[in-house]
Amino acid sequence: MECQLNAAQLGKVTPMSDNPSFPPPEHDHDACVADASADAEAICHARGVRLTPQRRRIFEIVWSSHNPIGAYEILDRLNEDGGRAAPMTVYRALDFLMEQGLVHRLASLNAFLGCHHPGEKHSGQFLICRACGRAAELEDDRIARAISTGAARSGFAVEDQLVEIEGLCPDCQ
Amino acid sequence: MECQLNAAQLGKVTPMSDNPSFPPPEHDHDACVADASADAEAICHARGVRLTPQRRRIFEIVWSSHNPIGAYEILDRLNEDGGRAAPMTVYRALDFLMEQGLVHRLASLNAFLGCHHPGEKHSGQFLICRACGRAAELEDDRIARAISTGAARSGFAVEDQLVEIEGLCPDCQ
DNA sequence: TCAATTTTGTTATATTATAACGTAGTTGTT
DNA sequence: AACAACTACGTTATAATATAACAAAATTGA
Repeated sequence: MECQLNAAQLGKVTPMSDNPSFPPPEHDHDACVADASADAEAICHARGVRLTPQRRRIFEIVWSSHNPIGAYEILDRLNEDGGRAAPMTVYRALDFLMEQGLVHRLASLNAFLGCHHPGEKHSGQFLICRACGRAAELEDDRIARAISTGAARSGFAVEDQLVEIEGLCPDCQ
Repeated sequence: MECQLNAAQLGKVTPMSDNPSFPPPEHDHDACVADASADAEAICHARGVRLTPQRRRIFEIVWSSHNPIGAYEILDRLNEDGGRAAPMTVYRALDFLMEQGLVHRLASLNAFLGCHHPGEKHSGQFLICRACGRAAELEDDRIARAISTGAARSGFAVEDQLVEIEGLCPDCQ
């Protein structure tokens, strides 16, 4: 289970390295998505918000693609078996999932990515490989602090940090 | 000259603070844009690339708005006096200006901003005020280094950093 | 059960960006 | 000057991303 969520609150132990990594191509994809989905379920239940079947479905579509995925590609997958959902459906679900911190949006790609540390507070820093298109979520306090400090030096009150780093992942170098 | 470009290569001395700041509302706007335009001219000439009248015009429109400005708003300004330019015209000019490092694109806003340190190498970190909409360009090596270091820790080879910080500028707090 | 709230469906449209192809201007060479 | 090569621009069409507005259905709470 290479890519599962932090599942501390579910009583599971995740042996995932502290060092965030790109999902290896050969991991058990279905189990990985199922885990993420179960975690999301638990988080939403704990918060008293509703992870409806549709929202859950869209969450799973996002997670099924370990790469960032566009809204209209989500829509296509959603409609693969004859559905007729409209873009609004996807964007609404994504809004919910982002509010709950279950999914991130990558502004530089206009694409969405399942969050690997839901529940925790984090500003989200992303490594995006321009060769294979995969993205990894970083959670580096040193970066976040450098930004806070740098902004404070200009008298700026930070509310949100967007950090997207483009380059080559280890496998593509 | 509160907001002029770094103009070292033009033999001028810029007394701008090391601490980047938001353009004060009461500065001499026209002179500021004229300075930026002259700097751009000189930079392009030195590089042997062509800052055509149209590109220059669009550069000046971007600079005239000290706020990030959208492509279609640029287009409207361009056509204010009866012109019939198409979106392509704007996007092409912006592509050129970005290649030359004279203009930046803010991915979180789909908007463009005149660069305050053209000619120099910089990755561009932006402070974006959610209240007044102004943006300031930061050039903080500590942030850039924290990102490079953090990414390297994951074996990632950084090629480009995108840092956009949302919050409140000093005047809006 | 009823009213209030939330979620979803549906249609239309806004916003941002690029493709493709032809024309015109510029540059460099003979 | 004449020509070819290249660069920039004009023009039309369309792709890609995202939201507005309002009606219907489901869920929740009293």
